[in-house]
Amino acid sequence: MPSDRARKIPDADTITGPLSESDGIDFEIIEMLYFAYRDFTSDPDAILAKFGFGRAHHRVVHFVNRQPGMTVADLLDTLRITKQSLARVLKQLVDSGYIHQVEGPNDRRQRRLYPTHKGRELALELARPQSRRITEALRGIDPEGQKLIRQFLQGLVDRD
Amino acid sequence: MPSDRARKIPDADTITGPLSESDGIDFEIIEMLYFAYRDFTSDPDAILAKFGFGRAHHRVVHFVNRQPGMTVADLLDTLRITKQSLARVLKQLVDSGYIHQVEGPNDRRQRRLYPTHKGRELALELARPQSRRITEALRGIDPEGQKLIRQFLQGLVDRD
DNA sequence: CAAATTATGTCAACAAGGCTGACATATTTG
DNA sequence: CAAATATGTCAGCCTTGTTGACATAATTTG
Repeated sequence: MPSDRARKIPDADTITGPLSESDGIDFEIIEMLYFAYRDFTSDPDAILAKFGFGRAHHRVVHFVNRQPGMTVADLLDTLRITKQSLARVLKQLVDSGYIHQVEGPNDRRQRRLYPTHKGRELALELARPQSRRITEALRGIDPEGQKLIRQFLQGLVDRD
Repeated sequence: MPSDRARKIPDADTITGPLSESDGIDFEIIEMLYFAYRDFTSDPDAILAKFGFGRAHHRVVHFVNRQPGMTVADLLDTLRITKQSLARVLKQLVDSGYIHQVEGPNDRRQRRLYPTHKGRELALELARPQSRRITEALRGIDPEGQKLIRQFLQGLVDRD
């Protein structure tokens, strides 16, 4: 049975006016970032599902491909997740042959991470639809404008 | 004990070259979107934690404030999550007095959702740091450039 | 009006992927 | 040698997503 919490009529504490730009906040961009990111990740999500992987695997595969030889510590810094969260997905990727681990050349405690061919291909397959989407979104925007977009995105990132 | 899966030396299936723009894919923007979104959500996440809420609550509070009187079905369409996922967080928000439910004026099956004063203030508190971050990132970008940025973000969204 | 549809709620169960804290091992460093 | 470092691992918890089934009240339709 439907909840009995619904009032017949708004009471004094019920606000009916929409929150809008007039409150001095750029809700439009806030929402666009939400929708953009939601859809931007939807294509890879669909591909990953076929492999039995999730978004967390995507991130690992992506960064290992971008910087082969990175250590586990590097990856933890980049992703800002805990060792335990990383270990779970990393182990699956290693076990299923997407990522190789190699002893550090100078420091044998390290596990340098490298993609295998399979891992490289997966990274590319995941990046392709995202790249297509970006190309579409940049259509008709000249290099100057693209520079501004990069500047804006970079500006959203915390600077350490 | 460290995994015994690490090889001493890269084998034939170990790829050592980085995946880069030369592969015809704009990895730079792909990564910037990831980092931007990660940090963009970090401020509200910290605030929500103080209330015992999570990112899912944020979304509900946000959209109900943006469009007071929306129905549960509207919200499901907007968030693209299941009824069950929504029900959990919505119930918590109603129970703790951030959102009111009002019977639909024409259709009494509906539960129209409205923020309370508390709910409005929470939405504003969460939006403020995000707005600040956007303003920072837009610093020095003229209205023309800002239009391009909106156009780009909109272009990333699926069109139905 | 009876039947079908709609809007919503709810229950049980499951999975991914975050988290914490503690502890183990091998290796390097001071 | 002792301390610090890089990594792995165990147990357990939380949030937030999922599915599928079913219940109720209200509205719409034939």
